[in-house]
Amino acid sequence: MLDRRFILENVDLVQQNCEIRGVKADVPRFAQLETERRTLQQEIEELSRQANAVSKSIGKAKDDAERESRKQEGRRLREEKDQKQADIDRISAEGDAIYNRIPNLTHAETPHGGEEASQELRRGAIEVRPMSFPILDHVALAEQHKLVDFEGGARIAGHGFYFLKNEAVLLELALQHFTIDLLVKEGFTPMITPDLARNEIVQGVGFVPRGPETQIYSIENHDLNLVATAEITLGGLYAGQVLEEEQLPIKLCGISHCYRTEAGAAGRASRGLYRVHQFTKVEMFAFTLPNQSEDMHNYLCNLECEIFDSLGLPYKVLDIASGDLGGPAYRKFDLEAWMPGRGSEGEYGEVTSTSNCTDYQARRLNIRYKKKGEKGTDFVHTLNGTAVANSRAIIAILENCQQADGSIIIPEVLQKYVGKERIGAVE
RNA sequence: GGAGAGGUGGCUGAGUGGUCGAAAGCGCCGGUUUGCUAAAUCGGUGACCGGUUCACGCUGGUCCGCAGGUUCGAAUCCUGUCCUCUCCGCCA
Repeated sequence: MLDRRFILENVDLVQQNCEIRGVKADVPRFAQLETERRTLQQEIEELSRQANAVSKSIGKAKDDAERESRKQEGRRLREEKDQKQADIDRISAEGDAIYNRIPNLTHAETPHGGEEASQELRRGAIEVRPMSFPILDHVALAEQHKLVDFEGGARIAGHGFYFLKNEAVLLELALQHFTIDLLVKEGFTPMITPDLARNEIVQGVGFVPRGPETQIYSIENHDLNLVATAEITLGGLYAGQVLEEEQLPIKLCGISHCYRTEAGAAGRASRGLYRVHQFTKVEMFAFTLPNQSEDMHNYLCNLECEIFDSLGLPYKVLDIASGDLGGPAYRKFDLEAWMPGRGSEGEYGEVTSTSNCTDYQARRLNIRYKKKGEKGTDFVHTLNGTAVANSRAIIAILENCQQADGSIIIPEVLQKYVGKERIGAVE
């Protein structure tokens, strides 16, 4: 969320920002309510002050009669205070409903508009390879090489679940291992995170844990939800804490399963492994000083590029348009990898995403840092980025690395982890 | 899962209804002293939300895990909840 005071002082700017993001929020109304709330709050504090003074005087009262009259006075003051508090609660409820919808500010270079306005920043090092043979999609390839059991997954847990088998398992482990090795070299602390998280944390990171628009599975009779990404657990790690300035930046990478209800998604675009209810992901997360976050964002994006370049997969990098950003993101880059089997003649499909959330998440999660030698604290900046989302990376690998003879050459950097060079080698 | 104990400032830890934002010690910051360091000694030392000020600052409120309740008044009493520790049970 944004700083309340900042909103009051920049009503027009915040309103405009809502508009470019396609968010309906009545900022002037919020400002009005917030101003009222502040006035009331001051009145309450004055009443509290008086009541406190009265209470203190009771201990020193010289006789019972005076004591009793002072008690009356105290009661009266606190009742009056409670009245005003009820007013505040009412005003706050309306104000907060608006406040919670107000998204983060937007980077100056972010293109304005909807999904189609997102701007291509660059391409990866590897060109799309022309294939002079009938191209199979990953579902066909997986079937041919017995890599995924979709029917089995559906029988166990329903559509959107699957068993990985054989080399797909090795490939998944290899992707994780390769990525973690790379990130550890870059100074990230590797973590394996909980797959469940409390409502409070889920909400703090910016996801909606329950209710009609949720994308999150929740556990009945528990204050717990299956995480949709390790962003939730890594971001929540320091909730409510004050970090030391010299600890920053903190770079974490976490392996977790990711569970998504994917309500309302269906069709060919979600065929096979593309849109599933569970997958495994290595996520990068960073806590930085405010003036470090932009550099960190570019760094995370470059790491994503490095990973996909290393895998030998063609991709493009998009600067995501304002209307397509989630609430917490100030700027977002997506990597879309070339998937030859997607659509009728191949399409790019999103494989990773990195966001700079500036202080928006930190304010919700109450993550601060203390400046050396200065009074007070300030909110950190948080950033997240996908290092590798296994299901989609596997699609890109299977489809891009297929050969005329139907075999699949395993990306060189993964071969030592998989223990072979090719899936379905012809003798 | 069952039984018990406990959660207080950066840390250790006192505090069982009022003058307690909270003793004391440690740590940290500053001064004095001292060849240097150390020691000694004196003073200062939490966060958050407001008001006021050009600013140093001054000032109100809130915070003793969290949320409620009782009371004129709660760190202290009551309820719920989360967490930690010990013992028992179960278990990869």
